[in-house]
Amino acid sequence: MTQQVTTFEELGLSPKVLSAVKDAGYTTPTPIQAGAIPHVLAGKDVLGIAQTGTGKTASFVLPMLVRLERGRARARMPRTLILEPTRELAAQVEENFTRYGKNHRLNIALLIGGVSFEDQERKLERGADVLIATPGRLIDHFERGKLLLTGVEILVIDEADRMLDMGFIPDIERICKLLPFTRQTLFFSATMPPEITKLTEQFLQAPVRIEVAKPATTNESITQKLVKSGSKPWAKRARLRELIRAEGDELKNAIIFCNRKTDVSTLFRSLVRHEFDAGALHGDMDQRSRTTMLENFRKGKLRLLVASDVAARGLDIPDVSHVFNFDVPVHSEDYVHRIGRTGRGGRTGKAFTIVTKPDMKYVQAIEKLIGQQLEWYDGDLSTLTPEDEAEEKQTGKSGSRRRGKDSRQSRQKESPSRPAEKPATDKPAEESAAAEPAPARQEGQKARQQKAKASHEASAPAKDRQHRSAQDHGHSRHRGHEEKVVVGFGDFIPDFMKIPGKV
DNA sequence: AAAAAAG
Repeated sequence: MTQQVTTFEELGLSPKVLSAVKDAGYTTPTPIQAGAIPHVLAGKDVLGIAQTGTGKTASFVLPMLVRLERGRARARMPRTLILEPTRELAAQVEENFTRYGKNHRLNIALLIGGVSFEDQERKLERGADVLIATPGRLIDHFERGKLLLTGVEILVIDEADRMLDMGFIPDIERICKLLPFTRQTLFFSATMPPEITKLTEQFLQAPVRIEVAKPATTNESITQKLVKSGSKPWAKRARLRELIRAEGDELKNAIIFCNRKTDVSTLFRSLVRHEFDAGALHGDMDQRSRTTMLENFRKGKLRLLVASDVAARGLDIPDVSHVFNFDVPVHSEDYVHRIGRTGRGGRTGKAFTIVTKPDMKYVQAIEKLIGQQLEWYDGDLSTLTPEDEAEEKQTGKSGSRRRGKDSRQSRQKESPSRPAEKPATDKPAEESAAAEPAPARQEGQKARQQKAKASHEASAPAKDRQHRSAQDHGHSRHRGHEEKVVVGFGDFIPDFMKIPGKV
């Protein structure tokens, strides 16, 4: 029988931690916290089966802080290691350590990709009490010899099933083998597929298993609707705008999920062009944009966030009133994760899924998974009019402006405009989306050209930029002026490197 | 068929 724990004080946490928890406004531990914290404090390995939104992060952060109160870190030898599948999740865990560790003097290092190595190296050099990392960057630092893992006292593997989905398991195995055998391991996963079970047998020693109920897969607090649409992208976008407008003030903020990164970009630009307060989030955006987007959305400075499945799981975005599936998720579990972004913490939420004819097989899979029939918002697909499937209507608005394939878009990291820089009506959204340059990543001549172009644009005064945008608007929007900024050859350009059709 | 993560 389990004793009902009602306060954090009963869990054996230290005064420093308790005071920080109190300041954060929490009084009652969640089931996973009540279950895990005493065992973590006792030094036991823990297998936590819990989803995000259950208070999982604090269930390891709080007791780890207590464990860290004794002893101190040595250079390049972190005392604890937390592995996360995505950069945003890693950053989120860091925030938790900062918030609850405010009465401690801890060195926290966050090792994630997409940002410079130098800061991270400095923090490692100083000696990290807490090291939070995504696997790729951690291994990178290790291979550069900036890191010794032989002093790790506690290892946390978070979102293990997602790591599996993302192909991180070999990395995890490799990292685990670098750690001392005597460490304590805390392992969290929302589900337990056979591969994960195998991992736990490999890396956990006599773990305490704590399983908490899923936060009701698709609970009653979420109103779910299917929305019929023509299959053309413009038709789906029009349908989405219609829905957003129809929800009016009831829609406080929303995440709009697309299946592909390119569709995130396209939809984001379309919404901005239609003067919606929108941002974008996907894995090919540069890290700075990802961070600011998420932050602005959390703070309520941004009403709509168009996102890939990077935002479907784990991210702590409280109080989202609506979720829109612009695309039906192909994996039905993703549906559950996506709509789980709303209706949290006892609030109500709405989830709309835009459905076209070819999507029906996925809808059926979703209905099977969640064990319920989803209702249609305004009639099923048989009630679509022929007009819905027609070619794009000429509305006379800028919405139908022809846009050629922009190769830059798919090859280079992009930085969508921030809400503060919401374009004026005379300035198309694309230009401002491209105005903030990202570092060129490709090798070779093309990359140097782009990089030179980017730094040129970055240093150009705003009005010059606007002027050029207006100029470029018509025929030669792409690389009209690039032949002047070739780097490394002076004025000489070898013939074979010249862009066909250019002088 | 796609996203994420090391470039």
